[in-house]
Amino acid sequence: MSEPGLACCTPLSGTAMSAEQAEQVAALLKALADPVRLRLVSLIASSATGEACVCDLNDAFDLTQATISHHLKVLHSAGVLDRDKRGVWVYYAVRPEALTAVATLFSTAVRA
Amino acid sequence: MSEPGLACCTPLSGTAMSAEQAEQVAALLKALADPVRLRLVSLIASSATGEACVCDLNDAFDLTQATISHHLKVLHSAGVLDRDKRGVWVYYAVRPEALTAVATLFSTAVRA
DNA sequence: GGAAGACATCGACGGACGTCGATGCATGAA
DNA sequence: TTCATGCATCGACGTCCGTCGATGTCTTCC
Repeated sequence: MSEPGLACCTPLSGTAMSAEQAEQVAALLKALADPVRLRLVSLIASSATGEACVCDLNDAFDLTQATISHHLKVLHSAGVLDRDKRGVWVYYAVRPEALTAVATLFSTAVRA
Repeated sequence: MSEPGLACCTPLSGTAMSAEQAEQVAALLKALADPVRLRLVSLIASSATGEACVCDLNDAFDLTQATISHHLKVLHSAGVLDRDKRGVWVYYAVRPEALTAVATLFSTAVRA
């Protein structure tokens, strides 16, 4: 695309991220890159028991129950939240592995 | 929205994320939640000098120069990349603060 | 000054995303 | 059994996003 015949700078070295790895991480980040979903994760993580039922989460937002359910599904599909149905209510809990994966990725990326 | 008159579970306690804070973090994460942009950041961060010029970044993707320029603009606007024009070429470098902010956020969120 | 190259910007297109109302599916109570 | 409740699913709508070709701007060299 740009072939002027001379190298304008040092070539990119080191072990960069592969395309497949980038797709995976992007999928996880995309699930978290939403204000509502971030608050959902924050609410669940900051709860005393470490989990929360949908009925309480609904009251925390000015959104339809269908919308909250959709966001929870996205977070669950991405592996961020765990799902546990007890009787009539459904409880969601945070998967620490997903969050620590993001944390370690960006902490090591600074000085690779 | 759901007021059955009885508490189905423990109320959400602790200091959760505010709506404004969630918007800010979501904007940063949205800039990173893209495979191409993730690889761009990874390429720049893993380079020997810690920076990379656009001409080399273009060759790493099967995308138009306009598309790469767009992604770099998004990352720059989000505060992820620094821009430095030297002569004809433009060099981008990673802002460590942005990445460490994400890392600390998700490392502390696990056990809040 | 004119030409060539590096990068940004513009306008447009197709697909993905967030949100909603309506409906379906369980579960527990009357 | 029947009904009410909690939650998921469906279909639809408007908007945002990634990508492209074309064009503009700036720098350097002849």
